[in-house]
Amino acid sequence: MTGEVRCRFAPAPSGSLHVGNARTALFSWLWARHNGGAFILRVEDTDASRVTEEAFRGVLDDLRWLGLDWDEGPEVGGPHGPYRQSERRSIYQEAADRLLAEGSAYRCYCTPEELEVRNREAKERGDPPGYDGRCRTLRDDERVAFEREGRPSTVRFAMPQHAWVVHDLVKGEVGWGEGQLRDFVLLRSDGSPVFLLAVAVDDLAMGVTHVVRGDDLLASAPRNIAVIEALGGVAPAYGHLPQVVGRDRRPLSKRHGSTSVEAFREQGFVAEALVNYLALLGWSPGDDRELAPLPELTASFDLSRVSNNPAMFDVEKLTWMNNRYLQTMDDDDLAARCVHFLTESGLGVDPVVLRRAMPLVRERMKTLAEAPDLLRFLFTDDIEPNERARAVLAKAPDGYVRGAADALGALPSWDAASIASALDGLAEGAGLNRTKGWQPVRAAVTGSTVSPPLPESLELLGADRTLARLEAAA
RNA sequence: GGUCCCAUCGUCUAGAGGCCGAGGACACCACCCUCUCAAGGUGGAGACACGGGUUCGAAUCCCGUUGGGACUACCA
Repeated sequence: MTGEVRCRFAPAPSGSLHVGNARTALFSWLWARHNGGAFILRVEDTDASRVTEEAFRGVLDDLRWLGLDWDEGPEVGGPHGPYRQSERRSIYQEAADRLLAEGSAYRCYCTPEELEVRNREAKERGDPPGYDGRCRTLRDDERVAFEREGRPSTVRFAMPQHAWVVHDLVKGEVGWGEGQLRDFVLLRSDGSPVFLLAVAVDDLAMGVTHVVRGDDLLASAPRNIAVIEALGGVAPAYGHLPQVVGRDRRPLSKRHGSTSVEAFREQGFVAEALVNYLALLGWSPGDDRELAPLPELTASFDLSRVSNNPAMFDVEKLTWMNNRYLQTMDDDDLAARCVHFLTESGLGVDPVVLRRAMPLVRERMKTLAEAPDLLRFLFTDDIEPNERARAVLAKAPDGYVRGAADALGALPSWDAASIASALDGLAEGAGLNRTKGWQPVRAAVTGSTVSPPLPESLELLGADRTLARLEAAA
């Protein structure tokens, strides 16, 4: 099959995406874009019970923030809509009816209790569990009897009982022996569609050519293919990604705490870094490149180079990468991104000062969330020296801070170079080196023993505010 | 239990029979730079899970073992 490549990402609307899902979205997007194809977003909300509008929005917001745009899907529309499965009920119903009529599916009258009992018995006998296919061969009179009884029924797919081979784009050939894939439910007894029906119908209807998803779904590939083929369609190609796992080597889940895209955003990670990091989780361009922005990733991405082993999410490396991206961002951009975190900390921001402060702090920030600590002294005059700063001040020679105020106050020009030499003169006069001589000033002015480079910081702060703080400390 | 997937430094990976006495990155350690903190530079330590084959030759191919994981739902 030639023609346009069409990839889809089909998340359940579970609120903010966890980074494993985000990586799936990214790889699917990269494959679509790499091939100049379309990226489709479809929301799998057939389990209506716990779907909220907020959870739905969370997914869209995350994708947008990451820079993964979609050509078809919620809010952008497209020729194969609607793109929320909850709005496609009639389509699934129709498909199920057709499969039923054509003998690819059948009504199953087994109750959950009966299934459970038979499953348990099979296990005890040492037989593999799973649906035993009982209703597949029901005689007409038995069927009629069940109907007359008013028994509820599900619609079950009659899985063709031959061996299956899936040519997976990342795993290679994966096979299942004859009879290993059991008949599965398509429509619940309340008439609602199950995932296995919905994906098959939608992937077919939406003209999906490549399905990129987690390898927890590998075993459902032959089932997806079978349904699509029963519907008279041609199944897409599948590429199953290894799992992203947490510190404990288990697939990422709520248990791992804050692993959502939103959580990382709130912790001051930038989308560029998260995307770059995620791209390298389970994939590499084959050379030693690590820092590669989205366009570069798109150009070199190749599903066949995706690794087969689960990848542990390493916040340390993400953090390093985040810092690298902060270092290369231009001042205006970086400043704009800091604003949220500064105001969040209750600091009133002067945009001009903020912008000018960027060169001083960019390589000192691993995340944007560190901006407030680094810049607090510029945006508030409420400086309360912390413990270490107080210790430094206490150890300073008598009158040292006063002397600093005098020396700086006498400066004809308030610029970093002049400030630096004044501070040097002061230190020298007291027989101190720079390290010892500058720290008391830093402590008095910033309230901390850690700050951006001192002369530049004081220049930015301005003479008046600097002197006032020195006076106060003296 | 059955079926399937997976197995290179602590972590992410390069490696598709000889170029590997295994390369890069994060983290770690040391040193350099240095006004604090970072950033940066240089160097160091650190891995082919195990056992059998195949081959002149295996991290790379095959089999087994062990260890992880997924699936085995009227979840997705």
